[in-house]
Amino acid sequence: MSESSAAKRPPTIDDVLRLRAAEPVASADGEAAGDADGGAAPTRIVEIARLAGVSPITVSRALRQPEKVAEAKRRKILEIVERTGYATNPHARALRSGQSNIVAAFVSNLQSQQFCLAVQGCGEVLEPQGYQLMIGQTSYSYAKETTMIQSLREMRPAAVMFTGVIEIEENRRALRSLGIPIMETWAYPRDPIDMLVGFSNIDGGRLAAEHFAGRGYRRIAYIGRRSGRGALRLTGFREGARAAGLDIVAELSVDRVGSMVDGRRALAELLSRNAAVEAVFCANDLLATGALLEARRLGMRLPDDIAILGFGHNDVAEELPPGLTTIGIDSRDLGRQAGSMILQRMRGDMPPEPIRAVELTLTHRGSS
Amino acid sequence: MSESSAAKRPPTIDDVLRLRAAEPVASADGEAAGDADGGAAPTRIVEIARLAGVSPITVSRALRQPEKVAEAKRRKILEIVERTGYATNPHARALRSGQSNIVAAFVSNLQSQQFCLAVQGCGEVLEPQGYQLMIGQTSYSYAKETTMIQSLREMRPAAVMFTGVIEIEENRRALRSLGIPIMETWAYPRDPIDMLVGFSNIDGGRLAAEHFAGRGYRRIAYIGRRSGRGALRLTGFREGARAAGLDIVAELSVDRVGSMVDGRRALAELLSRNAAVEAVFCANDLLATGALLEARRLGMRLPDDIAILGFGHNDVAEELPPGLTTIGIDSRDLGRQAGSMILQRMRGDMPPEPIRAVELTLTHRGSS
DNA sequence: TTGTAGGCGTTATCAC
DNA sequence: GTGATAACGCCTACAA
Repeated sequence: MSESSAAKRPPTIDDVLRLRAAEPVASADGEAAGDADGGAAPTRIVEIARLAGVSPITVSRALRQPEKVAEAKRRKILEIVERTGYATNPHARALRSGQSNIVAAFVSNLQSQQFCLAVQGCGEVLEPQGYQLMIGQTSYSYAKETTMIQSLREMRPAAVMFTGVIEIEENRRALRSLGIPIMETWAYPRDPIDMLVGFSNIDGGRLAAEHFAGRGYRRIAYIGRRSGRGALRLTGFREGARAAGLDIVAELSVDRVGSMVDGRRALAELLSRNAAVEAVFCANDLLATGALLEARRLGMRLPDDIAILGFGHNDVAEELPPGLTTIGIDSRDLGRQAGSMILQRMRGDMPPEPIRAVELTLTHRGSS
Repeated sequence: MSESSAAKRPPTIDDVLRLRAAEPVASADGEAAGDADGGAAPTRIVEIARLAGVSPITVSRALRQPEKVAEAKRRKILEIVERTGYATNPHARALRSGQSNIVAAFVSNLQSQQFCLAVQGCGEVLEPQGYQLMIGQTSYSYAKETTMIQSLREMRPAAVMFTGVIEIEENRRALRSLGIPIMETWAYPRDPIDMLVGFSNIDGGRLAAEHFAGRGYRRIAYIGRRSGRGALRLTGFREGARAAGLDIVAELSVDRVGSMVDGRRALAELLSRNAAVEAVFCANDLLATGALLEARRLGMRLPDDIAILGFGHNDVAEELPPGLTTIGIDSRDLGRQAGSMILQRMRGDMPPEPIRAVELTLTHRGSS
């Protein structure tokens, strides 16, 4: 039910005046920076060279390899660059040197808090070094993934990072043939294309089962996808359950895991099939949150009537009473690690280990 | 073996390691690596020209201005391009033509669902036309914003889009001096730098007050910031209240609006100051969600004991019982509109109107 | 430590 | 409709 109201009129003079009163334009200082000398910023390195009385190549070196230029000259050149606001043309640079300063980052889903955090962490490491992140979305679609990987050939980035791993052999080959550092994350396969910072989804599932065992639940269940990461978490969950002698009374496969509604429905269906379930492991926090809300709507008390455990460290999970217990990683840290490995690789250093694991932790709250 | 002909330099240690890391998978497959036609994709337009028996410029035209090339030749050229997987070098192209295919998009906060949706919408329009979105985050910080805007001088994108408006005069000047299309969004100031797709936050506030009036609430309150967009929403809220004869019994200013906890605390404080409040307008959905949870934690029934109204169309708001009433826009559509206006501008057309308004709607749910 | 020469791949310009 | 020529701005290679 959406009653839309009258807000579509063009702005009136009144709006304008009110706005001016309500939101005065902020200004930094009285000082104007940038084009301090009043002219447009120089666009070519020769202009700087002329001003400094040196050759263009010396300016280039002062900017890229300052240690190779004599102290005095370097200082003078950098001062002029600073004062005039000169900025290197990245296209000319990339064309001549074959080195782009763009790093492509692909997330499966831009709406995912954790993926965005990882990308942010990666950017935090790369941007201060002069690299720019170009972000794309694969939408969990193999077709889209393939398209984007093909567009990489055109884009010619310095490196590529994914929040996820590339499974299709053709795409793996295409990426490898780019001859640039490739970073995969968020899982722990034995054979990354190039580099990997990940965690074991199987371990995550096992951790879930162990947690249930430790809290004394016996009749446990799983809600999630049976493909991709969900399948791995389920595998680990089964292993952990078997090892601890727990009984998985239901494995509910859902097609969509993109909203809480999916979790609501799934829990309702699970309970209709098997009312005696004591604890449910949901393959992601969105599902878990939906399940939690559904349980409360049904008047169940958590964790006594039913325990719910999620996966992903989503921060909404913290807020919903009684708080969702969830397994996950520090995504921003994962991104930072990925960024620094990419950086090392781009600089030609050898990263100590092309595969790195990040730690899975369980955050215990009221839902279990 | 090494068909990375892109790099004409001798292989570095790095290359060797990369190849070594890559090998196991390729050999596991048993199949020879390489492209479908057995060779590496051509990297220069002359190679295509040679294959087609034409000059490079004709290939260039076939790709950029197909209508200027004779039917038969064009077909042949495009077929070869397709078959070989040739991809234009964007750096050479940008260098010579002065036209980049990169559009920079800055969001105030990558964690914001709505901002991400807008950027996605924008990308949906631009990407099919061969443009690439480069996403940056300003983190609601003027300093960061200034830094990023300066880096634009270096990046030389074809256009820039912001989820927000630029207030600092110095930054406005810097952007204007780039001489490229600039898109601001999410507000409705009197003088955008270049183009704008936005909505009136003042109208949003007014709509909130009108909604409360229509539902019969008399003693109403506001929770939010007193700066930026919050200030505008408050202004409208006051106007609407005055016009409807409602009594704003409290205006609670909060510093941080980044998490539900802020909303929880704010509502608790509000109630401790004035227990007779009937309805609260929260300046964003995160605050509103926190307030809603706090009200329920205190055992209050919504909307009878207290009504809560948010702003932003955040989809978590839909799920929490009894459902949060919220005012907002269609962010993806805003992004699409912004994208198509940017596109027109980049193509040299003048968009019919440089300022466009999107409609605010109120989605009515159980919380009011 | 600094400079000279030349080319990266494309497209603007002009000529045919 | 097509092609020859040159230039976009920078940096690699080599020379001094």
